[in-house]
Amino acid sequence: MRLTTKGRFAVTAMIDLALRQNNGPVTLAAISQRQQISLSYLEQLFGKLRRHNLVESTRGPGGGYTLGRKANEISVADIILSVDEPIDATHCAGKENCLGETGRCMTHELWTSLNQRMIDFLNSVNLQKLVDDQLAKGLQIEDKPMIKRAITSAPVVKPIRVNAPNSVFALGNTFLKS
Amino acid sequence: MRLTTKGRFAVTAMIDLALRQNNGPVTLAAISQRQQISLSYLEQLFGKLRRHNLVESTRGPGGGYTLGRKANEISVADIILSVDEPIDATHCAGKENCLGETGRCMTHELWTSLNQRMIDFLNSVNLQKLVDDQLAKGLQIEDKPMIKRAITSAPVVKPIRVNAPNSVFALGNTFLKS
DNA sequence: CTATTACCCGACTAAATTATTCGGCTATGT
DNA sequence: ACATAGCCGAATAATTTAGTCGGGTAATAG
Repeated sequence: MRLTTKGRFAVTAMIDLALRQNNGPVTLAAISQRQQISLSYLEQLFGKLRRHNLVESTRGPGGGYTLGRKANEISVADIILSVDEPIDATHCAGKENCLGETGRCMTHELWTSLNQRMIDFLNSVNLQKLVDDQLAKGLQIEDKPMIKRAITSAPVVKPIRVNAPNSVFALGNTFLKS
Repeated sequence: MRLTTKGRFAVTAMIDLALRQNNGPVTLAAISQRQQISLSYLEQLFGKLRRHNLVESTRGPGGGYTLGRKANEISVADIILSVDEPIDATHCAGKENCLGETGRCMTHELWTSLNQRMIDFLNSVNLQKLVDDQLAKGLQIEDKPMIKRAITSAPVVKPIRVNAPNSVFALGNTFLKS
């Protein structure tokens, strides 16, 4: 398990999606504008999410993405693991022969267990909970009137490169001052 | 908070250090050999750990590093936050004006709270616990006889670039199959 | 049927991060 | 003095992240 901005983007997008499940499929273009994430990047992420059955796609006009299963059955861990494609492992990747002089590479057991605890935790937080949090905070959802759109009205807010210095969960150390 | 191999290296090194506190200062060269981490990289990491008072250094022959405080007073979060120097934040970095069309950038509150939970968790795991785990697993520590070293005996196992595909906590998805 | 919508996909790129190397300098114990 | 071992900064390669581009294909609306 790895926690980076990538995973955060995915979770953010999934929340945006979950918040609007009622009005039918949600388009990536809309998520892109609302969350300021580049469209093509979203496409890449949703490609993975779809392959992991977390979302389903509907093509053509009026199409978009819908949740692959109920929001309370999708955990944060599901999302992050989908886009991060972890694959490998403990530094001493795979091969057990990583014995230094100590009792062979400590990392094996150590990180698998710590990793497991992380996953357990992130598995305990599901999309529905996050959605409820947002709603509780008084988030207003424009009931997307499905208007055929007055073309000139949308200023096309080109997702400004905020040049995000890869920093997921990257607030943090203020909390430790205590 | 971000979880990457970088933080994992730091934690691994700190465990190695904690395991050998009795025999006086531990040298980075020794950690480098045992844990297969490049010396200069360790120097960078320990520079940060020292600035955060997690370790103390002793220079000159017989020198090395010692823990800055007791092992049970150093949490995994302390270590990771020390080397990751998070600095910033919520995509819409700092400026509150990131209001899309929705109720301004959801990420703010969302990630601060999820982040906080992560930190709480990693704060609950301290070095001593990890050391005990290792010892419980029957790890043998060579009682570093402080020999002046038979120079030719050490084969100088040049830390082979295992080309770690940045993957902290990167086992993971096998666990989700359930 | 044809145009538009919106998903799909692969390759290419820029920027950032990660990991390592190099070179020199400083403190300290023998 | 001399070897040890921390300190430090700059340069570098590999990888990952984030975004762009250019083309597809399915489905719908007209």
